[in-house]
Amino acid sequence: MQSAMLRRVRPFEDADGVRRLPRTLPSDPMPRRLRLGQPLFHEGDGAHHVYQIGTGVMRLSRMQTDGRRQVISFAFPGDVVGLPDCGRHTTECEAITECELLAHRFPDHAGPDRTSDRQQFLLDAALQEIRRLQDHFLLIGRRLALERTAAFVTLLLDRIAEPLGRYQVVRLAMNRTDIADYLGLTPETVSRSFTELRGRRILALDDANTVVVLDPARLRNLAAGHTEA
Amino acid sequence: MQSAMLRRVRPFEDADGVRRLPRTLPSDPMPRRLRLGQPLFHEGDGAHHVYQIGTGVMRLSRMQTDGRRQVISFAFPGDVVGLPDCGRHTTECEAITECELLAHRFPDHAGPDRTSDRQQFLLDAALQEIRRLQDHFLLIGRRLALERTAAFVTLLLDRIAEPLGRYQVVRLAMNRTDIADYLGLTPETVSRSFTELRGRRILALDDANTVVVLDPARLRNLAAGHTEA
DNA sequence: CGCGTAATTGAATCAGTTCAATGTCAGTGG
DNA sequence: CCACTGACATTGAACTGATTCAATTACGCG
Repeated sequence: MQSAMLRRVRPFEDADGVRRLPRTLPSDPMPRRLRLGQPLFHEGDGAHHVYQIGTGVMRLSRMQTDGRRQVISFAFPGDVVGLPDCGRHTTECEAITECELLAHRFPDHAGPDRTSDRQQFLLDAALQEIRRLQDHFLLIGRRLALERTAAFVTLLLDRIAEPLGRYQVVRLAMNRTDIADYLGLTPETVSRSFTELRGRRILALDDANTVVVLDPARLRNLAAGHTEA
Repeated sequence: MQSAMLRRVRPFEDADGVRRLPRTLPSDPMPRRLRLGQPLFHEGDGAHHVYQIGTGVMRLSRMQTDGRRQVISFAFPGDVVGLPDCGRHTTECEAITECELLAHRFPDHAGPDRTSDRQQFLLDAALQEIRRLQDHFLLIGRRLALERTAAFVTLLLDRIAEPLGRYQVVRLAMNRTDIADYLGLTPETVSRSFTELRGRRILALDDANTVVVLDPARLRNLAAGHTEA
């Protein structure tokens, strides 16, 4: 089971070009399957496991008291979700596609929790998460909607793109509202941004959830904040 | 030296009310002093230490290719800064007041890096950082400028407020531009927000950097996104 | 085929930015 | 002691871009 899942986990590069190989968390993993829309945990839940994603996409979010929602991150194969703070989960976590996970007890009180490898793995996962969150700030800190959207597509391009003829294709597992809550925009504005990117022949939308990247260079340019002529 | 520094580190409560006592990183700490404006490390630097703040305030930020800056966080006494990703620092880090730090080698290749306590401390610091970053998202994800500013002051109120008569006072170590880059606003808008909060008698500005919180309840209300009558 | 959900498009409004001017304060030197 | 300077904060007015709300279109599913 575990090896079957991990076959689908591909190595990936981060923005800095550092190549990272997916590793497995040393200890007794329990496979787990989630259906579309199924929550894995809620904010404030006592945390007993961390999870590594084998296949599928998950959404981490926080609700505000006034009902607004902030999507903190989307998690893809290889990612670790469920890292707690003070023993509690700090976000909502829900499968937005079918998902296969490996659950690992955390903290692992039985025996020496605390094999060096296990701790090292968790620390690395946490440090990588910190970096991803920092990257996310650059997306939503005072940029034009078009730039944010371009940066979002670029992010997915680097993480989950699939080849299609001479182009790369990104399948959006999330809807416009999810993207909006991730980028700090409204769904309408996200939609307009996609329309604009399509109009500029930077990308094509096969259907609303299938993005064909026609011009990755101009996409990255926009994402970096360089307004084009 | 170490004990002298740590005397000034007060326990604090997070938003969830969990009380956390500052602990020290087990291993050979090196005291370090920074003057106002002095950088501790830059984005991309090879990371050889993590630092725990004894006194002072530091600013962590990332520069964009187009010159814009995002302030990722402000770090206060007790906080750990310098957690790397893949051996490199992921942000700029600069002292915005005089600072006293303890520097700890990281990773500590000599001997068992890797004492359980040491690893546990670092993991806890990373998990806490993740939570703080998540909190920060709620500040800048689609809120009115007034709400963001109120939330920012509330944050400082909970972390570094000092009593003054019947009120609590927050000394802003950062200038309006720093706050703006933290909140995803312009300095002008931050200034207008402070003016508005003053006009509503929610806070008073002794000078531009000294905030007297007159009405913490209404401040928190605003911060939570509840527009008042 | 028709229903329900999600996405797109349009028009008016509103909030934040931009740019420019003014104000404030600390430090410096006459 | 006071005028000058430079950095920072505040205020004002015009503008720009995102939101809001409403209407329309597209699509998956029974």
